[in-house]
Amino acid sequence: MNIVFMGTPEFAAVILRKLLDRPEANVIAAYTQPDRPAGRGYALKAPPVKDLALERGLKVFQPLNFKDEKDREELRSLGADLFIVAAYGLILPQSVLDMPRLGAINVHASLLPRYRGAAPIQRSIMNGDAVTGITIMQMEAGLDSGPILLQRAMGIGIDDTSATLHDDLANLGADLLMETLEKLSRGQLHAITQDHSKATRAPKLRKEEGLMDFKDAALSVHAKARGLTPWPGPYFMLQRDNQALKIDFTPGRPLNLDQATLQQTTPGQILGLIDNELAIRCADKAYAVKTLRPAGKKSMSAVDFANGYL
RNA sequence: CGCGGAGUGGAGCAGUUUGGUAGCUCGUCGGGCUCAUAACCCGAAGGCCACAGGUUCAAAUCCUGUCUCCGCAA
Repeated sequence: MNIVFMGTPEFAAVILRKLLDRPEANVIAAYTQPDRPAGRGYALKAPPVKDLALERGLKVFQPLNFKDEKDREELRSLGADLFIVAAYGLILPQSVLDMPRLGAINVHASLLPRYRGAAPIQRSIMNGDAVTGITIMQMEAGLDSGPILLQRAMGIGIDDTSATLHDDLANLGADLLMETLEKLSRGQLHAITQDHSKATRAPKLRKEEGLMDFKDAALSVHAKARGLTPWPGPYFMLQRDNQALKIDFTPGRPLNLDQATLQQTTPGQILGLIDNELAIRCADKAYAVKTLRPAGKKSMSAVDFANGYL
């Protein structure tokens, strides 16, 4: 079976890596997003899938999109039986989906029809969900709306961040994809149409979404902060000499407060150090943070932060 | 030359606009209080203000150059 793999970030690279270990899956090329300027100096940076593909001697294609007939023809000429797509970052037009004999299948990091879109991992954590999972689906023109081939759930730990859950889901996705390919070759797959009435969206995160509102319950604050880690990262604004200073922080933990403290403080208020952690008042309890990073500075302990900024 | 922020005792910061004795919080050391303490009180040590030039009677502060660190993309 000749396969063309399409994906871009680390999530996709994990899946490609496992796919390359399967002798019967003959990956003939990798499609990924063009190199983009990144980091200090804005040097061009290759996406993880490209690095891996080149390392394994795969052909790599990086078209901007498939609007140009030349790019479509290039893909068609590869003669793939199947496309495997994971976090590619492009909407594939019907004309592309129609190319391979066996169609295109997608690895998506949520229990579809919930969390369709670019940021299912982050948003499921931010919403405080206890369960998420992987869906393997047959692709169609709509956004993550195709019929489901296989699905498997996974629990979200109370201290999971998007970073930790991302890795777990990528591995699960890779395993489930292998299972899919086996069943596909034996003709054991049954596609099930999604219940579109239950669909929810998980759009790409915007930087401003990292701004935290401590007026919510501490557990909600914790969920949101974890989902935002490592990117774009949770932050709050500190008023200082008539200026608002952006303070990034890493997720901490909910902290119970005694009745007296609760009555003397208001949600959103910075309470100061409690047990070497910076306590911020939420709706019901406090949120205790160990590590902070003022804009333009290195990250520092709550104690250091309190010494210089409070 | 893509854009911006920052380098001040061991740590985190103020002071730089309007040059002229380097300050705050914490830590460290000594002493005191206490049954005791990471709590409280008193005292002390510790800085050629990133580096190199320049302006000036005088530079952390103004000018020029260099180095290092941190964001900005996903």
